[in-house]
Amino acid sequence: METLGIGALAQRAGVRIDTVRYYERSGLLAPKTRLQSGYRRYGSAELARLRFIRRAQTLGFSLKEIRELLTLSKGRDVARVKRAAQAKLADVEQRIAALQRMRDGLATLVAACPGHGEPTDCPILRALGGEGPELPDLAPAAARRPADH
Amino acid sequence: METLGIGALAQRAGVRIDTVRYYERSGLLAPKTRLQSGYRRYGSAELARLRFIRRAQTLGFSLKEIRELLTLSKGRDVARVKRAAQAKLADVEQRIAALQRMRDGLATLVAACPGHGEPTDCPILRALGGEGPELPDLAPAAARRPADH
DNA sequence: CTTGACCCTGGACCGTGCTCCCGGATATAG
DNA sequence: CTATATCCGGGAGCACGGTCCAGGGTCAAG
Repeated sequence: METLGIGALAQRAGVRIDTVRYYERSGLLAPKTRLQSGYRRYGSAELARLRFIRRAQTLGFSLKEIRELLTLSKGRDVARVKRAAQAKLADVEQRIAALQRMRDGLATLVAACPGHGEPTDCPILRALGGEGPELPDLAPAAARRPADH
Repeated sequence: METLGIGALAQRAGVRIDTVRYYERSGLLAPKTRLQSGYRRYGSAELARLRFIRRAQTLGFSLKEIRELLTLSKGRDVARVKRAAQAKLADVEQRIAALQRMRDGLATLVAACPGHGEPTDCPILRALGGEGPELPDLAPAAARRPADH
């Protein structure tokens, strides 16, 4: 079976060589074997694992979380893996909701700004400047406390 | 009018004093005035601004982006300000779309995982793990010993 | 055997966003 | 006036996720 050097592995996964070594230092990815010379040799399992790491990253997992995920898989505890993914899902959904509130605030501001005239007539400036009457609030409701002001 | 010291400001915004000074160093938040002694004094506008910074951060904006957002309020060109706000709006919408893709990927995975059984039956590990016929050994790097030759 | 591409380790460095500590000055309550 | 809480500037340190040398050693083709 064909094995890959670190450069070929990195290239196939779309990462830099240093990143592969960094992941190894971080306990995420070990070479299948080493040559007598010390050269790392990787197989398809390692390539798959590296791609897993990258995909998990794009799904919002930190390297630490990915390491936990990979460790869980070794423990064959599917339930825990699923719970970790569910927790991340809930987290992502919260962030989406918060961003949607921000988007609505920005959209309202943009719609209310004439795009010309005096700065005092621009609700964007007034809202960001923190002065004057509060126009559409860029803050999500979740960030407001009863004890405010 | 009541002004706040740096400690009171920080406490009301839920940040550390050092963070306030860090934001000042970063060009994000200047005190309204200073006492002759050099003590910073803040008003409600600064508190609002600090809270805005924090909220924007929780929405995934970097301090650099927040600085750009806030710099809008210093401009006098209303048209330019509006365009910048529109660009931010488009950015927020892109973030939302990216997070939604993340969510969809996670949701699909979570839904398809039985939550029990063999790791080979867990799509979170298998589908993301690559297209290999078998689940690669996901053992952490530190646990693996070359051991051969 | 030589050449050039590749790989090795170890460590420095980067940007981001804080957080802490220091020695000294200042504010404020009793 | 004193005690003590707060503040000052400057600088160090930290965690993350890399990225980039330096000063070698190794591999494969010609």
